[in-house]
Amino acid sequence: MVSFAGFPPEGEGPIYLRIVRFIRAGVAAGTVVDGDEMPSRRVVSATLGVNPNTVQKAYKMLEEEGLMVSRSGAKSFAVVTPESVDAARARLQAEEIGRVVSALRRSGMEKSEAMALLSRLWDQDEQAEERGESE
Amino acid sequence: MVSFAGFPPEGEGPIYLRIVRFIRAGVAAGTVVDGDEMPSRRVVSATLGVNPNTVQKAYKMLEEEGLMVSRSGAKSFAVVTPESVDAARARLQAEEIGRVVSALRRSGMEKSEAMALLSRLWDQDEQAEERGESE
DNA sequence: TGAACTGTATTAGCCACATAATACGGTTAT
DNA sequence: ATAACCGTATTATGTGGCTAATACAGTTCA
Repeated sequence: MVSFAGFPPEGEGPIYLRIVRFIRAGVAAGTVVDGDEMPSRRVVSATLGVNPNTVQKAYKMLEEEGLMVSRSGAKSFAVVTPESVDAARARLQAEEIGRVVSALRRSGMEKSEAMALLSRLWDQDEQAEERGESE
Repeated sequence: MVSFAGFPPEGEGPIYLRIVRFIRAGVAAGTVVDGDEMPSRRVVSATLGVNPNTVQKAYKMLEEEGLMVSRSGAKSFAVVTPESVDAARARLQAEEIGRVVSALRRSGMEKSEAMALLSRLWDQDEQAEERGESE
C-alpha cells in the first residue's frame, strides 16, 4: 500500500500538485512499486485534511500520466515502469526546454550564463508562488 | 515618437505584458531610440481599445526596468542606453526561460533535475550545431 | 489664469483557478 | 441482497489577477 506518511505538512503550490509531486517522487525513488495499492481518495483526504475532490484531481492527473489506474467503484493501483514513465516525462519537458536552449545559444548566451539564469529564475518563480506576487 | 503600429492584435498572455514585451522588443531591436517620446496612456489605450490603467500598468513596469521615464503630468520618454538595451534583451530571454521554469515546476520537477536537464540539452544542442544539424 | 493635455491613485467587476460540499453510481465481501 | 466501501460528477465558495470606471493631481502653453 502506497503511504502518505512522509507527506510534507506544508509546501509550495496547490495541494493537488503537491500530491502529484509526492507520488511522482515515490515512483522515481522506487518507494512505490508496480501494482501497489493506492489509498482511497477519502482516506488520503482524511489524512491530509482536505476534500476528497482535491485528491481526485491529483489522482486523475497521475492516471493521465500513466502512473496509476482507477476503476469506478474499485481500488486504485500504481503503475510503475520507471524507464518509460520518466523518459516520457523528460522527453516532453526536453522538447519545451530545448526550444529555449537553441534560442538562447543563438542569441549568444554562454552556457554558464544560462545555468545561472535558470537558477535565479527558479528561485524567483518559487518565491513568487509563495507570496502570490509577481514582483 | 514610439509607434504601436505593428502591435499584434492578438497574442498570448495579459495585455499589459504584451505591451511590455512589445516595447522591450523595440528597444532590443533598436527601433526605439533614446529620448523617443512615448505615446500617452490614453492615446495607447484608445489605439489598442483597452483601459488607460492597463497601459499604465505596462508603463510602470517598463519604468521599473529602466526602459522609460515618467513625470507626473508631463510626457513620457524612452530610455535607450547600453544598459537598458541589455536589460531589455535579458528580460526577453528571462521571460522565455521563465515560462519553461514555471512549466517544469508545475510538473513537479526539482530544481536540480531542471539544472541537469538544461546542462544536458545545452551540450546536445552544441554538438548538433557542430555537425551542422541546427534546426 | 485656464484649458487641454499629462501621469497616478482608488475602487469595483469579472473571470480563472483551487478547493469544498454534496450527490450519484459501481464494486466487493459478507 | 446489503452494507461498506470505492471512484466520479456536479455545483458552490473563496481568492487572486486582469481590466475597467472614475476621480484626483501635475505640467504645459496661450
